[in-house]
Amino acid sequence: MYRTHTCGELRLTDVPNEVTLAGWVQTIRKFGSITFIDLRDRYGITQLLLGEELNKKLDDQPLGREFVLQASGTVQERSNKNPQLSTGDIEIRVKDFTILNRSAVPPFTIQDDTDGGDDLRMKYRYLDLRRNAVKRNLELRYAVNRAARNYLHEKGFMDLETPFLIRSTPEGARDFVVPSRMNPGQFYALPQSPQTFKQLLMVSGYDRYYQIVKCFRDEDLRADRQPEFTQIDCEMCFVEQEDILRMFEGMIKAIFKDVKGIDYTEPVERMSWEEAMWNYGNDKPDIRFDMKLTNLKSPLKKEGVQRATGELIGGAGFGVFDNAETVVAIAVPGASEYTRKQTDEITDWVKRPQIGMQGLVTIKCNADGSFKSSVDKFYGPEKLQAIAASCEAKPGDLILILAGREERTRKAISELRLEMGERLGMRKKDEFRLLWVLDFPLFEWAEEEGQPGRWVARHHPFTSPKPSDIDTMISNSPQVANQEEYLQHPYAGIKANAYDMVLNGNEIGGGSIRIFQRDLQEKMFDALGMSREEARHKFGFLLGAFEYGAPPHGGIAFGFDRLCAILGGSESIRDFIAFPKNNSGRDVMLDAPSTIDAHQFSELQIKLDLK
RNA sequence: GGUUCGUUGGUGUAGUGGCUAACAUACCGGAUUGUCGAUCCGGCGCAACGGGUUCGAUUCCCGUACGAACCGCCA
Repeated sequence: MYRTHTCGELRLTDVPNEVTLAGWVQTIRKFGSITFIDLRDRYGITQLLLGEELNKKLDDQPLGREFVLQASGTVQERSNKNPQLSTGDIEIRVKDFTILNRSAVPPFTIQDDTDGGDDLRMKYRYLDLRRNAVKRNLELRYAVNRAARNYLHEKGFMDLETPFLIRSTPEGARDFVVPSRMNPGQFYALPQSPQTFKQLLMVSGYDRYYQIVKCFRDEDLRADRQPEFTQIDCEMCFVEQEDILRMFEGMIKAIFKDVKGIDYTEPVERMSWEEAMWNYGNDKPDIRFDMKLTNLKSPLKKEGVQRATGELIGGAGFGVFDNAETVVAIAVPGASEYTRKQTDEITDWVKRPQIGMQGLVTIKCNADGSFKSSVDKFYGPEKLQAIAASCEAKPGDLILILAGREERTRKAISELRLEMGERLGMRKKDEFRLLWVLDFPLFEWAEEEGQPGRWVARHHPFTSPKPSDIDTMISNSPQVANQEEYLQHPYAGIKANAYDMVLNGNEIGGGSIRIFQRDLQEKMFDALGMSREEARHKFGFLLGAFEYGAPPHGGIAFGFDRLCAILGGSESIRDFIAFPKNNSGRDVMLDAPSTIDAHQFSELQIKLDLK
């Protein structure tokens, strides 16, 4: 027997038992003729005390950091206790030890505050994983996994596996492809998600399906994007949007409860996509803080709200506003005291290529009720007063205004809002605010260089329109007469029966009620410019299934890695994946991807033609 | 595909157009009977690659490679 206990479990009540521990040497502190060793395993650290009688053995068999050590002896109460360790009241008076394995000197220190940089830690990930910081993240990941499974199991969901070697569908993200040796010249694709399979399972009557499953997308990476990532993938039969929303906010709340001990009792807020864009410039707003946009001018329509015409700011001879498609403002609370240097710095921030604005207009709403703006030349005190009033700015606020093309400006002000929220400490790590964003447009207008514009599915081509929009979809041709006027086309107004769950400004899940009628599905393919033959070729199996009694169904998928990262208070999902890829999709530990042997190419009958 | 930043001992950083390139940590050796980020003393060890400017480049410029963040992309 290698051990009787772990390094994290012994307490005063175990005094004076004989125990054997096994683990890694964390540190060695030699103190005259006695030696202290911190022995570490997954469960904690226990201090070993080696007396004078073992000095000869230590001289013969010197220990080092990360050596694998087995030690047996007596549990004894410490004379100096260490309240920072769970085992800090006791130590093991070692009678004998065995070096189970030696270790080279690690390239960085295996400590909470390691001296290792990111590159090195990734290269030696197996050492990095020994550190508490990483271990805690993986423990949290497992806790989220368990909480989700428990909840879904309780609700009658069945975990069903779907294949990883599937057919490529060049819709959406790029596929990872895998050559087939037995079928020369043909390729499997790795699934971007089990979407079509879970729909087939619904047709087969497995009315509550889930899977915590790897998905693969061959797209460029980010701090929160990996080429292989994990989803909590779910689908249900005989449900409407409302059923799904309730079921899965229940799941997230259960996860909050189990993992973070948070009782999220209030209902999850809901917001239409239009509202989100209008008030936050963003389809995944962070609602931990307010600072809503004021639309001074915009082509955007919002139900029940007048389009912003620019009346308030027009006619002052200020070309930047007069010529802009969109002018939007935020009132930053309590920032009127910002110095010129600070506002210049914010101006530079919005001019960065990533934001790409030409400039920034500022209005300081001074505490005494006066105004000082960067456009005093054009706007007198009354006009500034009126603008401030429409922004609902209070004395002491700083109004920031951006102007330009609708899409870019709205995105920029949204980024600026988040940045100012961050600077003012309004995005607290330990505060969690959930939000459903609903009623997305079903279609988006995509224009690519040198190609005519076309409709693309915003979510995916199996998303159903809102019941009230089905007629509009069926009775209109997707044909857009004039490229400029696509916004006037009936399709532009069709809303999807789709929903995103947003946590603190991050999309953590998204789904939809699916199309289950064959004619509507075909109309959808029409709209996306996919011929009947093409649709049959790519999705024939699904269309076929829809002829044999497909039930109404819908589902959702959660980004598991991202959810874990947010719950763990991190921006980067890499810290929550045991073996992640770097920015360029490489595994620096394995040095993958790599070339393959000539005989492998030959078996696959593949020749490289590298450019 | 693009933008920005970075690359200096094993590791993390600092500084500098010129003299022995600094600090911390790790590592090695020594001292130490209550440490736990031990302490004290001593020691080892450094400029990614290629080109340019210059009397002289670790420093300035260009390129390559690698890394990070972001934009495009991610139905």
